[in-house]
Amino acid sequence: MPENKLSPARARLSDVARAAGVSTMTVARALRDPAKVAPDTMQRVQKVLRETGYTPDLIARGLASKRSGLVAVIVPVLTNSLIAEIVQGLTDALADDGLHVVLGVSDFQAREEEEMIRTFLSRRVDAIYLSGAVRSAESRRMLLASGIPIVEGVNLGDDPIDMAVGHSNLAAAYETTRHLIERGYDPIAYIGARLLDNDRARDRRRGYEAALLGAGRTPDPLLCIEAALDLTAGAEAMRILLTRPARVRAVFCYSDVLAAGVHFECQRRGIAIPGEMAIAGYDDLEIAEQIVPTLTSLRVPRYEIGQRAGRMICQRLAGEQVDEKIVNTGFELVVRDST
Amino acid sequence: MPENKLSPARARLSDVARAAGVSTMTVARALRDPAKVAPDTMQRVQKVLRETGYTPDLIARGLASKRSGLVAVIVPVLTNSLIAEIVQGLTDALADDGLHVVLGVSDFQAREEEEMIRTFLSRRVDAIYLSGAVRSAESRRMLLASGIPIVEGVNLGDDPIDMAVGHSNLAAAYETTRHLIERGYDPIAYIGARLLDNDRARDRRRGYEAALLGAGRTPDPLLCIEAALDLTAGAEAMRILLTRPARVRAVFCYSDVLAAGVHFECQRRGIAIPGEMAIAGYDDLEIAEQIVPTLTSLRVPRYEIGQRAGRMICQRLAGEQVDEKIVNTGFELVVRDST
DNA sequence: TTCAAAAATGTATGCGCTAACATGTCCGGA
DNA sequence: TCCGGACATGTTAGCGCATACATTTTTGAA
Repeated sequence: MPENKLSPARARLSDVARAAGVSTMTVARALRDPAKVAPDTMQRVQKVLRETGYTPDLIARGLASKRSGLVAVIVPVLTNSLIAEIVQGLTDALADDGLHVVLGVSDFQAREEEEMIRTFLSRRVDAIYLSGAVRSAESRRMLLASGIPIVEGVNLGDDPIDMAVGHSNLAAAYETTRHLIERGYDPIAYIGARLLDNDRARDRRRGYEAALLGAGRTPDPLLCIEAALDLTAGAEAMRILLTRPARVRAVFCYSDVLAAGVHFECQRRGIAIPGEMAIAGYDDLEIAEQIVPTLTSLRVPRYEIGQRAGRMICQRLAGEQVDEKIVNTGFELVVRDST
Repeated sequence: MPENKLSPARARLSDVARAAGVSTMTVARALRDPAKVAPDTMQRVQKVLRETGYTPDLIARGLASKRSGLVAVIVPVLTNSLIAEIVQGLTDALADDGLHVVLGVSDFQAREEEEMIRTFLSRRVDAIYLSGAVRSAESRRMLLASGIPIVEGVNLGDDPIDMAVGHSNLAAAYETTRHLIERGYDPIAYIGARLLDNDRARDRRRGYEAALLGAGRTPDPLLCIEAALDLTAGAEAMRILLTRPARVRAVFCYSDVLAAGVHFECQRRGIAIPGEMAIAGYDDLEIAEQIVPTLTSLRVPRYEIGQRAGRMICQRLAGEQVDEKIVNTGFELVVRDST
């Protein structure tokens, strides 16, 4: 690219040092540890720094210091406000310590994730945050061998590779289903995510089934639908449920997005909510509070999860011991009009 | 961190070279340009490569080659499926060329954006994608001086710093408003984003006003509301509009999220859509098609925008000339039941 | 057989920075 | 007056790789 030839040469540490009449180390110190350099020297260096418009070369710094300042964040998808908000929390928390996020979107594929872990380790990231999918054995091995801080979100109960932050999907699904049972709905259907590569999907379904069994009911496999995680899939799942011999009275959905899909399908068919069909969601997205009637949902502190994970990473990188390696962020069932 | 001591020393190029009985250059070539190394040498090197589990150090490579392999992506927020999908398209397209995305979330703050640009340039990113906010003069200067490929999304009409991809927000807003006029709705209100730091907000409002003026109507400032970009804000804006002396018959919203907020507020108040209130949105999110009644919206090829931007970056980095520096991805008004 | 050209490989150097240590300077107490 | 030590700064030696060229080996045509 010819543009590069035209752009002015970037000032290096040594250029600044020469102009200020000091050694490179003094400039480096002025930059990173101002306390260790004499006030008048500091002034001189600062002046040259400003004049030359010096910007430190983080690549060179990384090579020399063995710290890239990069944290890998690997998520299954980005088009999910729950995940997006977690990533935002992470980005913000890490930015406080000058760490940058390199993003990987695995599309729920364990193989993709594995490949990303490999290249990110190649990039010498200082830490990794992973969410979502079940990891391949090779992924676990690489992560373990890397020796860097690893934070996993969001399901509790599995044994984490290093650190983890999240809540118990099992307990949350149990509580939500309990609520539907207590309201007297019967039968209660479940619309979940595909179990494949998704431990949360598995645990939520388990929670749902455990609650039914606890109430002396038998889970009906015909009333459990696996679906993609969008509105259309929710509507489609509802249509399927309506063909079942048993007349479904309530649906517990893996996410509010699915629940909204169900909701709209009911509206289209003139099915009254909750009169003829009760609906409960998960995630407590904004839509749960705004949709008419409002949607019962399970609230998790989304942004905080990301923020917390970010802080754990920062602590470990600062050499501090992290006392809580597994952070339970909890959840809260928010009962609204749809149940 | 004691963990680091325990983790096995990573193999370096020179380690592999010694074990294979060749020079480091031969190994480096075997890695990046297999055609230039003899078949039998290749075999030997490959074997050692596998045995040692060598992973190239991308930091060192970056320092030596002056190519970080990183592309900065700066967006105002992530919790917006339009943006999230663009980022996903970008990530995917860049991954094809082995480029990674470093993420910056500017929260619509020009100052934040400026700071991010500075640190990302420090990180020697190979290219930058920016979307959203109006840039500060200093930001423009830095980007221009950097000499690296810059792609801006999503509003056309402003002069881009380098390359741009998107559509004309002005034309799109004009067309949507025209549609409402043709259906005979009067008066037509507008709920937009805050103009501050947002050229798209400005252009959509202009398009709305231009359409009204074109039809011989006078835009009423009382019927233009600026709002945040969530459901709650949409509902709130609707409430404000209902207090106006003029009885609003239609609302054009900056985004489908706002439109959905308006929609729900109407539902709560028993206002018939479109009988008493027509609603048009923007972005054509999935909800537009699923909500009851369905929502008229403006479709933009979200994922393709990101993908296209990614490819432009790849081309430029490959040294190719990009013929279309400004790509118009177009838009399509999708008329549905809400109007 | 001979030699130029092509192919395969090696050598030297340094990217821009930092870690670890070495040096120099100035102070007050014995 | 001398010296130990706190403070300020400089020196040396890479980090792991790639660039540019030098060198060696192989190839094919005269």
